[in-house]
Amino acid sequence: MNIGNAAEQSGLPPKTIRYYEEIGLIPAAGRTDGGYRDYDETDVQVLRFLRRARGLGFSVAECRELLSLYRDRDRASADVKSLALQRIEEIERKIVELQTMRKTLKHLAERRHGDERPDCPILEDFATAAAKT
Amino acid sequence: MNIGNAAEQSGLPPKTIRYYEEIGLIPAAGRTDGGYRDYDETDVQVLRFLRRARGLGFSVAECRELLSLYRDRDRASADVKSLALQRIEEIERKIVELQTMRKTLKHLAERRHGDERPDCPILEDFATAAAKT
DNA sequence: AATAGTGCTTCCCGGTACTGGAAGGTCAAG
DNA sequence: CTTGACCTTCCAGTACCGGGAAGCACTATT
Repeated sequence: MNIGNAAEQSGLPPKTIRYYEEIGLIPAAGRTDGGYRDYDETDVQVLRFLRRARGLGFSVAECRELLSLYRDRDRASADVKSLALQRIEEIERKIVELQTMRKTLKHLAERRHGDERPDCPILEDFATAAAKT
Repeated sequence: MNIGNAAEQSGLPPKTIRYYEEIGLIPAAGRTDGGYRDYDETDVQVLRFLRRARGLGFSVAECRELLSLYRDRDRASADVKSLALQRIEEIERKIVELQTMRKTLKHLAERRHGDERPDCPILEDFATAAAKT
C-alpha cells in the first residue's frame, strides 16, 4: 500500500507520515522497486493510533512512550503495567475535562437569549467545575 | 494577582500567558504601578479554560472561537447555538477516542506476561475499535 | 510505444505555538 | 539598603508540521 492510501486510511496526511518516519517515531517503511514507501495493515493501525493520540493532546514524546509501551508488551511487564496505569489516569482526567467542556457548551447552546439573570454564574460553569485537575 | 500566581492557579506557564496576550487570544492584562501584569479570578478562569482546551487538542484558533462563543453569548444566539452544537459533537468524538485508548491500555496493563496466545489480536485492539471515527 | 496525468520522491522554506536565556527593573524581607 | 525572587522586554531556538518546487514512477489512453 502506498503512502496516499495509508494516509487516507489512517487520517494522517502523507507529509506527517514522512515526518514521523524522519524523526523515528515510526520505523522506516519498506520500499517498492520504484522507491515508493510501502505500508501494510499493521502500519496503518499504528498511524491511526498516532492520529488519535496527537489529536487528543498527547505530545510526540508521549506517543513515543505509548508506542514503546505497546511494542514492549512481551517483556518487563511490571514497568509496562505501571506506565500504562499512569496513562490511563491521565486519559481519565482528559475525559472529565472534555465532559466539563461539553456541559459548559450545552449551557451556552440551550440558554435562550434573555434568559439569563445578571447573577447567573455561567462563567463559573465555564472554568471552575474541573478546576482541581 | 501577578503573573506567577495566575500561572500557578491556571496551570499555564507565565511565558505562555504572555504569548497569549501578545497574539490577542486574551486581552492585555492591566498593569500595576510597577509595570507588572495584574490578573483577577475571571482572568484565571479563562486561562484555566485555555489550558484545558489546548491540552485536549484544540488549536489556538479553535480556542479563540470557543472564547468568542462564550463572550458573545448575549447576542446572535442562533449562530452561537449551532457553533456550540458542532463543538459538542467534536468533543463527544474525542471522548470516544479517549475511551478507546483507555481500553487498549487496560488490555496492556492487565495482560500477564506469557498469557498471550500468538493469535491474540491485541494489535487490533490497539487501533481498530474506533477506526470509523 | 509515446504521452498525459496522477502520485510518489527529496529538499527547503514558512508557519504555529510555544520555550529558554539574556539584560534589566520591582518588590518584600532581613 | 542590599539580597533574592519575582517581574519586564527582546531575541533566539525548538517542536510539529504544511506548501511548493523539481524530478522520478505508475496507469491509462491514444
